[in-house]
Amino acid sequence: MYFINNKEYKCSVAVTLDIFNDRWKLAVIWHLLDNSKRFKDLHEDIAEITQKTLTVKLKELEEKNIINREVFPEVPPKVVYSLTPIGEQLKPVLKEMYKWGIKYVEDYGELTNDNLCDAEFKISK
Amino acid sequence: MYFINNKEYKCSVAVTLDIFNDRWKLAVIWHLLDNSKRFKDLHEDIAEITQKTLTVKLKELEEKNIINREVFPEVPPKVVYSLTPIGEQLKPVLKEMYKWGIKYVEDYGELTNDNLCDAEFKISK
DNA sequence: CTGGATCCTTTATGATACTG
DNA sequence: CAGTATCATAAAGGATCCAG
Repeated sequence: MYFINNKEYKCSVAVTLDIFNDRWKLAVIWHLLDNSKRFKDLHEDIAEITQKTLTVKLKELEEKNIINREVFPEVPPKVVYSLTPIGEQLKPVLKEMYKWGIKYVEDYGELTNDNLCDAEFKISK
Repeated sequence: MYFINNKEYKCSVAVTLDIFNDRWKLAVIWHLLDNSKRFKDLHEDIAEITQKTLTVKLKELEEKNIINREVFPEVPPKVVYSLTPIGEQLKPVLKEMYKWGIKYVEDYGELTNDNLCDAEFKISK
């Protein structure tokens, strides 16, 4: 039995699922795997998300100690997001998701070009 | 570039994230990892979900070829859900989520008893 | 026991405009 | 550039009742 902020979990997998039970958080992590990024860059990477939702998700991830937020006092402002150590450790999870996605597409989808994301770089090491 | 039902994905990880972007599907998979189960048993395993939502999620997973639904013509009815081959292959994903959850709790949570879920059994092999 | 049907609430996300 | 604020919508989920 686990407790996090007075919330109870029967199993550690429930902890993970509870944190990443929305549409975007893991996608954000994915795009931070290879590099720290500015807000703008993340927004370009994940074009389908709105600015507001991205802001919300980044804040949630920061509160859960999964990403760092670093502010540079410049004009115009510069804010850089990066993975914390525990955030870095999500790489195996995303690596397996990446591999599973390929298998799923092989069986039930269609491949038109090559993988366009630089996944090899992201999940290496 | 991938296509699944006329939907376009830049990366295979996006396929996986798009399928499992809700609160319950991966939890259902988790509870099917060790065994086929009846509707009732799944509902007991995941007590927080309502009957309706469980029904919806099972249907979605079946449509995506991730679980099988087998109906036994008995009275009262008996329906058994199990993982398809591609569903089985989600085990590494959940295994990594399980491991990450433990690390996260070690850093930011509290362990009161032992793991109560039979995770060892689920993710072995 | 399984799960459809209906109605309702909550939460997530989006669109748009605005600011230091 | 990196947000905030506001308003609006859609989607997910819940409660309840009912039926084969």
